[in-house]
Amino acid sequence: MPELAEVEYFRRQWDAGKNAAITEVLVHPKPKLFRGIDVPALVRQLTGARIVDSFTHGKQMFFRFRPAATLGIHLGMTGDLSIASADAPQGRHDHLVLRQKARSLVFSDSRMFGRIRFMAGAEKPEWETGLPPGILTPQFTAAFVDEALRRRGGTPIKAALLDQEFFPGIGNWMADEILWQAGIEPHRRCKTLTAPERKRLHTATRAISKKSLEKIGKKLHDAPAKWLFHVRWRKGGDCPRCGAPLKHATIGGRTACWCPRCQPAK
DNA sequence: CAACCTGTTCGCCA
DNA sequence: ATGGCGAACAGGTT
Repeated sequence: MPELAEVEYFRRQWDAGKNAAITEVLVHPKPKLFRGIDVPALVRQLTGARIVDSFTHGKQMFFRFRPAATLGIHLGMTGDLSIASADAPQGRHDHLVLRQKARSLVFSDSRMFGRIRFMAGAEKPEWETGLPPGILTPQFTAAFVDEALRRRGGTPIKAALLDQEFFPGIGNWMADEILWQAGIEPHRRCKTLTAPERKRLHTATRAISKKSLEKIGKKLHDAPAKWLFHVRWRKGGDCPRCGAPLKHATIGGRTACWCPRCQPAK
């Protein structure tokens, strides 16, 4: 489920436990999501610590602690953050549980495609400093998008939009939404996009990210009316703009949905 | 029962 | 070396 705005939504779930001491740390017996991490050290460091800040970048979440440490959580395909009671038993898919006096902060992920990162100390980890420009920052310019499309020249635009090095936070439904709103057919190779199309792509990417954060960032699955979002899941839907039957195909290994009339093939 | 899935990474091949 | 593609990962849902 989680793309840009949904990741932001889940990050906020843990705000309830901000500044409260962590009394106990539970981790999943399988270390898959902790790959490359010294798990006992993480448990030691976070026991007694407090979350003092948190933020997201694309699909990546960051939590800062005092004593100084940074926890990174990626939700993968099926992860979520939630609040449970202070004595809630650890669920089968709960990979990290931070106990507090009044509640538990839970990271659950049934399909185990998520990832946990951790670094003790005040220094920023390289998995934070090495990130590309966020879509809603001034550095995410039309020129940046042009360069991304040049680099991914022969790739279908739908697949390129899923590249987190260039479009951090964009996932499958957002990519379909962007192309639909920009009127670009998803198979189009990046290098064949015209200057006006590239401009529309940049504009739509920013607008949809902003709107998503305003709406979905507060309440899950509450995308604006009239968006493709509401009809793209199942086959047989019609274009919310023109009413034409939507098309579906696999592009770059993922399901794509588009309107053949609003997004004509060249 | 088989197919499908809102993500990422790896290995293969051109 | 580089770009692009398909498979793999694992469990739940349709």
